[in-house]
Amino acid sequence: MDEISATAHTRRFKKGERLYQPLDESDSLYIVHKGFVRIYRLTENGKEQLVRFLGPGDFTGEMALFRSSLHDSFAEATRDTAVCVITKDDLQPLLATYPAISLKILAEFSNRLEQSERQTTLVATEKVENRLAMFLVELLEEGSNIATLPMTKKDLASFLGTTPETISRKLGAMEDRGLIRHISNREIAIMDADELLLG
Amino acid sequence: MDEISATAHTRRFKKGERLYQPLDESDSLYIVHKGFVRIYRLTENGKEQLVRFLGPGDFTGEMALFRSSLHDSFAEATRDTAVCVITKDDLQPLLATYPAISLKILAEFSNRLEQSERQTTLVATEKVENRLAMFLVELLEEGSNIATLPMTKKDLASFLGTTPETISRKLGAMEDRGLIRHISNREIAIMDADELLLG
DNA sequence: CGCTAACTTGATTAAAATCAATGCAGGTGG
DNA sequence: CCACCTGCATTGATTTTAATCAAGTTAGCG
Repeated sequence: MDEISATAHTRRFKKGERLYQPLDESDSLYIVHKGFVRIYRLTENGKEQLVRFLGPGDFTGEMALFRSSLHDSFAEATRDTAVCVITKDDLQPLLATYPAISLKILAEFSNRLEQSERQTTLVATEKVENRLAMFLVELLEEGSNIATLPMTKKDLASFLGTTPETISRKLGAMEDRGLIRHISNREIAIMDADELLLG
Repeated sequence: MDEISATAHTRRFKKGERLYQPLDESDSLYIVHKGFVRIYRLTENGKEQLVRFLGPGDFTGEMALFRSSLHDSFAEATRDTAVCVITKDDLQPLLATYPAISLKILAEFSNRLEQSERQTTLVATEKVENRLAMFLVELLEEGSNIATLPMTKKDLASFLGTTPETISRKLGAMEDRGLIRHISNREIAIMDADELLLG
């Protein structure tokens, strides 16, 4: 594992800076160390869709490692962020030498894939209010009833496949029903998680 | 590679039979040899969502291999189908011995993940008519303008995150505009792919 | 040939997008 | 430190889109 640290190096990005963007060659794995990164695409008609949101420990760029290609999404730091970068050429030999690393990455892929398929299912079958409710409840930390949004509501809307207006209204409706309460822009108290999930 | 064949064995499923279902222990990789398999989930309110559709060469069950768990979806043969089955216990040693296999699987995962994220983006940002149009055009084989549906329209609706009624109507509208033509239940001639994709 | 599931068509309702305007907050530079 | 500016957020009115409900109709399979 020391060999990994040896071949990786740390890069820092200021808020708003991009790790990569479409058409950049994709040849490195990025592991977020500190800060947050949003991964998004533009659809043909110019709409932006948030695909993933990375916090410390999450990684991106892994597609690159197994089939040389170009990026088709943007990766943007949402605040000052530090990431570990490992290039494909440095990593491949390690994978061949230490199968355990491959297994680790496979497990992570497996998680991501499951996550992604779940997300598709949600967007395809649940109405906005339910998706939003689930998202909020998943944000809760053990023993707290305050959900802290990791991103702007605009991005949240994009992530959930809806619009900021609709998010605003749905949150309003939930608050009217006493299910949640706004603490601040990014903080929402969940008063009744069970009822929230039932719709 | 001979070792793989040695540890795998073939199982046959009749149309409608299940390879696995939720709560079954997930400990095998299934590679479709002949036939088709649909993978779907039930949402809380009993609605069914088609997650993937496998043809010859596709595989499922891989989640199982890296983190022991239970299935959370149904895998059902849509016609008489033959699959190769390899258990986790048989595969893991092979992975450790031959890193090339891991790399192969990683590459496949990578494809699937990309596919899945693209699917999420589509469902989240495009309206039904566009999703449907894209799906049809992707079905086209080189040099032909006939799209052959690999599944029922009911399943197609589920896959695209809509209802059979809406599929029916959208196809009707496309036909009225002269963009497509129904050949048979499962075959659709694409008269003007470009126009179709523009909406 | 008949049965069941898939498909289609129509009428209605519900959900959410869009358009439009304004309010608000956080960061910047004077 | 304050005022401004920009992008985010809210609110309302309207329109669009697709789901739902309700009957039929067709097609494939036993």
